[in-house]
Amino acid sequence: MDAGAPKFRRRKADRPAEIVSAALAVFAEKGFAAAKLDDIARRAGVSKGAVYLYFETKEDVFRAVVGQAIAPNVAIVKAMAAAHPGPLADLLRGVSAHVARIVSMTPLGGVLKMVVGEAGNFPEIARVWHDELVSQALGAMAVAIEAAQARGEVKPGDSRIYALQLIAPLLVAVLHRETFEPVGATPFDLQAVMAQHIDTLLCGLLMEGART
Amino acid sequence: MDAGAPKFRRRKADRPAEIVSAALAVFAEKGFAAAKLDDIARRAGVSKGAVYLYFETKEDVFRAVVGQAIAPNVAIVKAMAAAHPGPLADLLRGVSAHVARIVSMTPLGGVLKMVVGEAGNFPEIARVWHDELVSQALGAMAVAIEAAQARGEVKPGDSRIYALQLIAPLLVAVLHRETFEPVGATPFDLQAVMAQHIDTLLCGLLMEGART
Amino acid sequence: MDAGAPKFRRRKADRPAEIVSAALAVFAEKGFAAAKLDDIARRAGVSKGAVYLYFETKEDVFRAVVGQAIAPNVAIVKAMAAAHPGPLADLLRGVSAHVARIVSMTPLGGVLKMVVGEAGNFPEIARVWHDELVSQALGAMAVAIEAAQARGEVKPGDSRIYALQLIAPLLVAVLHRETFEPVGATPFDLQAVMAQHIDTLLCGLLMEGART
Amino acid sequence: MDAGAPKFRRRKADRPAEIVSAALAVFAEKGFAAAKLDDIARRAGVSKGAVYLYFETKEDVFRAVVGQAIAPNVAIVKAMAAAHPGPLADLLRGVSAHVARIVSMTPLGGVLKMVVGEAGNFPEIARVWHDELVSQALGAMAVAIEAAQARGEVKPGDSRIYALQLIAPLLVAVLHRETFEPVGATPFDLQAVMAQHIDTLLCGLLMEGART
DNA sequence: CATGAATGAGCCTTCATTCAT
DNA sequence: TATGAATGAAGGCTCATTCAT
Repeated sequence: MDAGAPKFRRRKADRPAEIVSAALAVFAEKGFAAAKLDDIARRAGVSKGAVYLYFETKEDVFRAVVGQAIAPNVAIVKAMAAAHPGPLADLLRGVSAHVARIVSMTPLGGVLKMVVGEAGNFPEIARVWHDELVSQALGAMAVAIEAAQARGEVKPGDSRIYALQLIAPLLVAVLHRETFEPVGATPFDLQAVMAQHIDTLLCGLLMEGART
Repeated sequence: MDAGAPKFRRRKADRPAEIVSAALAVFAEKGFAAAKLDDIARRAGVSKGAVYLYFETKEDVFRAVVGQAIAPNVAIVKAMAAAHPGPLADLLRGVSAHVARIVSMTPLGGVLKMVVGEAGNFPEIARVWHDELVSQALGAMAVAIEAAQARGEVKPGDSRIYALQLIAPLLVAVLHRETFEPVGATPFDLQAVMAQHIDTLLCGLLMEGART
Repeated sequence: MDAGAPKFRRRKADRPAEIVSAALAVFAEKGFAAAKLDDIARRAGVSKGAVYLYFETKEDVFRAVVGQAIAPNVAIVKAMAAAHPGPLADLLRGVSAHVARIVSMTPLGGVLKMVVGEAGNFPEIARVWHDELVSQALGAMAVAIEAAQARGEVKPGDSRIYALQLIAPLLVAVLHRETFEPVGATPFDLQAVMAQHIDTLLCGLLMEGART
Repeated sequence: MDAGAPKFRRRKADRPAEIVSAALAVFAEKGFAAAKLDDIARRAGVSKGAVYLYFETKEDVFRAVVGQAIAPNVAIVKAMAAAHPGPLADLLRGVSAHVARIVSMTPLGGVLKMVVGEAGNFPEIARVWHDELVSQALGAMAVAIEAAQARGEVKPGDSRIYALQLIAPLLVAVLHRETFEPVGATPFDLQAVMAQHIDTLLCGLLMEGART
């Protein structure tokens, strides 16, 4: 068996990933309740019954989709946390471009939309997403900011709010993309958004002479 | 029963508004598909059939909920647009506190969550929301910023992105509230967020001596 | 409302009973698993959805069917227990005819078939049926027999087995009716069976001179 | 793997019997509809697909199970029929113990339960079971009884009902075992039941002096 | 022969919508 | 107007059956 050409014949080991991938697309488009298992299955190229060989219920598929999207992001958070030392400006410039790129090329935006939309129906998913991602990321950024404040580098102020300010435009831009681009909204360039945003935050919005 | 007594019964003229209000709460909590008309009716204090005296379909109720939430916001946008003249700093400081207050005391956050979550299923709602609110607000702010740039008050840069930067923390904070506070997240004080954010944007994050 | 003519217009109060009655017929014919809710609903003259206005699940309907069949039988058992005094022969002659008549004119046979067939899948139903009917009936009969034995009226022997001997032909005859008459078996006359059975039990099968 | 060693593998010739045996257990426990082919296959130690190498459909397996249970019983009936001559008491005493022993040590009780429970869905099985077993057994006993009546040994009366009376306690006891023992019912000793029953039938229930 | 992944028809259950009162 | 019992289409899930290996 499996002589030498593992080419054609679908390999069952890939099925769950294929299904999760298809489910991500459908859930992101329709939300949990309006997504039909038929659609997910068809998009995954399998029959409806096949989904149940790998997942217990539709909710299970949903959880797998969200869960799968958490791991890579935790890596981002880790990277940010690890980059602590050095001037904050360098950290932000380096990290923001990286994060923007990842968000751009990843279905993460769709997952974010799902989590926001279904948080009320899946509290445990909201909790996991918060505890493992949102809270971690805000915390890591806040720590870095506090360190910079301690070094006299950054102005006084609530570090958690600073962290929120830092990440917010990226999140809004990606939600804007997911929500309004399909109905004709002018896209935002995530990289450009983050670049300009970091510059603005660091140096202020106003011209030198215009400071109040 | 209740023969003829002119008790303090609710006037029937309020019914549609009561239903929309109840529907807002249920839709915000569950999303469109998972919201049951029974729940909406019960919360509105009427029978299921009564809902159909005022609305054609469940989608109609949803549209009414979103539509109703647009009007007051358009007013905000108008206010911002009308405040054009004068230094940008004054405009932002004045408007941001106002907007933060409104968002704090209004179910608008829930509606935003709904719109994000159901955009895929109700493109025309996403379109209305975008065309009448998002686009208008971004446009008004961008115009104000461009004016300030023309006056040499604001640094060069993409005015639409500047507008995004301005509003993003508020939106993220409110989505954070809607999504993660029910599962234990530490709340953000919207007013504080906007106050600190405007300060940071105007003057920069860094201490005087720390500019790169 | 309900002015004076409660004639036409189906009264909702009767619905549950109508559904249980229809369900009894379908379950008795097909068993639990093979019975389709569509069939039950149609036979009850309602839509499939209407069943769910009165019962949570199909299992609930099943439980209601069995539960409803228990009550009247408990009455039989009570009657038997109350008839204790007097010669056993009188008791048996009186009760057996009564019981045979009830079993003849009641869907109890079908329910018995259901209970036997589904006991493995619904242990709690088997338990209720046993505890409230089988055990009670056997116990009541055994008590009466023991009393007769104490009076020197009945031969020594296991009173519970005597009780089983007494009732068994009726049960087998009714299961025979439910199981084999539809495929052409010659019916047993339940009354005749019980009459002859009691006579035989009391006086023996053999002719006077043939006793061994 | 498993190179060429002629281990003590089960011979394939036994497979069908093993499957039927496993199926008997599962069908007896769950009934036809609720029995899953997966369970049957697993209990038989083969794959689900293997079942289809030997049987066309699930119904086929069921038919095989019931069919297999008929043969040995027909033998019993034949034995009874062959034992005609001599005093009826001897016949009954001899046969009843034999039958009780067979029923005790055989899954026949489970099959009986299955036949009763599924008769409505498998009329042809009910018919076969009736024609080859029930009818034959009743007939053979009736013939023996009629012979005894002709010899002046047995009282007048419906011979078919006498036959029913003879066998009923055994059947009820075995159904009682299958149905209620799993939920805690006190067991009947089949041998004791038949012994006491035959004595009672032959000599009557009442003490010598108590005859009415 | 044997396997077990895959299929898809079928059924229970939900819920938006209707309508007799 | 208002009610809520009734409807029936839709969809999640199961499982007998098939078939490529």
